[in-house]
Amino acid sequence: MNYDNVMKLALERGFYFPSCEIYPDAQAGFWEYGPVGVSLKNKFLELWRRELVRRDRMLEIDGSQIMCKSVFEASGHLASFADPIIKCKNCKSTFRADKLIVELASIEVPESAPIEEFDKIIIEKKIRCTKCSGEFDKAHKFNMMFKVGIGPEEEPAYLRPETCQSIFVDFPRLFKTMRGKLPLGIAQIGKSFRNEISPRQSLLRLREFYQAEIEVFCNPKKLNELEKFSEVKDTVIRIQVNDSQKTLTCTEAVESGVIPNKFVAYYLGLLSEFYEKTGIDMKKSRFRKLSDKEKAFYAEIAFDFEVETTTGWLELVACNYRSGYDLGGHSNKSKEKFEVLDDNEKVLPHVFEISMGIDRSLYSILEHNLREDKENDRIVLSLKPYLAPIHVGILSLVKKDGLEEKTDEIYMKIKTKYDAFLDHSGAIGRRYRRLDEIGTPFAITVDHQTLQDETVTIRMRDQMSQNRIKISELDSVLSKEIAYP
RNA sequence: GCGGAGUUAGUCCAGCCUCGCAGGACGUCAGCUUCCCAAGCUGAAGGUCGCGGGUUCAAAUCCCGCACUCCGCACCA
Repeated sequence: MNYDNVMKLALERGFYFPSCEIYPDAQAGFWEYGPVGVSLKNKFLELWRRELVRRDRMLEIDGSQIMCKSVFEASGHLASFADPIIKCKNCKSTFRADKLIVELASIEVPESAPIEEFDKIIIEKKIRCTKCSGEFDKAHKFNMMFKVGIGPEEEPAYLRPETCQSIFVDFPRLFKTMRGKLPLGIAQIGKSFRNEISPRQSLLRLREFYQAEIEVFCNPKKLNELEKFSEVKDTVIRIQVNDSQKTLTCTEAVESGVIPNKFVAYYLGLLSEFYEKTGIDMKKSRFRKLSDKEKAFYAEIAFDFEVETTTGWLELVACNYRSGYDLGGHSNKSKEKFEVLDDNEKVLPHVFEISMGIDRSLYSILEHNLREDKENDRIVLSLKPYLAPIHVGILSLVKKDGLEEKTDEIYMKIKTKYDAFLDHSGAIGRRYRRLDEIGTPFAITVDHQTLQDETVTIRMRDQMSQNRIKISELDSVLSKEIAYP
């Protein structure tokens, strides 16, 4: 199924929809999750916690979304998270000043250079608009961070453009108070904000979005000393380097040099195991090693985890070896000590980051699991049972003869333990199909036999088959079926 | 931001050229019927026709501006 099918499902069934849509001045790039979407998101995040945070004994924090100016001076975002932009006076087309200068004058100007530098070269080299040959206006910087004014004096602060800055600035306290030992993973789920020039395609490019980030702090001398690497040594990962696609175990990837060390390989292995369990089609996924030009300004080694969708390859996770860039930057700026003891030696930890886009991941899960069952004339969302927004539908075959009351009774018993949905109205087939469409794996139906022998039918979403089970066994059957892997 | 195409009920769309009662299908809700897979019948709810202005006796329809969406370009640390 394609983007449009997912979009239709999202709007009709309450997965997600545009923010502030009743007002004409609603800005693009802001979306809301409806009830079904929130339930899916919560379950996805619980899986993330199980497979990464708890498995690797990471610490999870929840930091502020608004952070002071110093944070972004130290992180480099104020200088580097901005593009030098020039605009044609005639046709109003905008260009990246640095890219245009490289293209037309073959002069490399760093994008963080003073803004007058760009104007100077444009005048000297007589650079004109490539579309209409018009003259350019003065260059200006477009910073992708949202600025906010704090208090009556409107002291400048910023909405964080990535959640991880909280983790870096909190690192000294966390390491001391949480009895930290390298390697130490610190995780966070939260919102980040980027003033995208042209947000597009609903959840795929947002101005306000969720990230689930993990920063692993490590001793750079010990990137190949990692006992727990054995847990993933046979885990298969798909990886693309310089346009050639390879499918290797983590061990093979390290030995062949495709991945530089066991440390990075371990986390790529964990991530791969995690996504396998989300129901994303791993045959349509890859880790892609980024070239020097594609990497972010702070990254030394970078792999993107990408998934193929009907809109093209989509980056879901950025895995960056950020070296000592972040802690070094904050240490210099704040004068706080970031070195820690490892084997009685003081080290400034290096950082490996696993920065996951939650919204894009949820979209990919929906697209990869939505299918049209033509034979039975239905749309089915074949989610893993543990990710299903509604675990189980509780239905009465008909309302009369006391079946409605009996059905209510069963619903009352399980509604606090499971995400259950009670439905009495309309044809039974229609009710099954509605549940199929939002990915509900099971439907319990109360029929006339229930009143005689205390049994109900349980219907499986994917096969449309039914078994009869005792009401007394319902809880144990359901809890087994919807358990996380 | 540029170019093109769009915006009408929850969803998809007709109506626009040539101003003249706000429509259809699906979905939703209620009732009847059937009683295990979107059947049928009856009824109902749901719209500032993207927003603002103009022209006109009269604007979803013509004109202007803006916003948003999609496609392409550019952008995406």
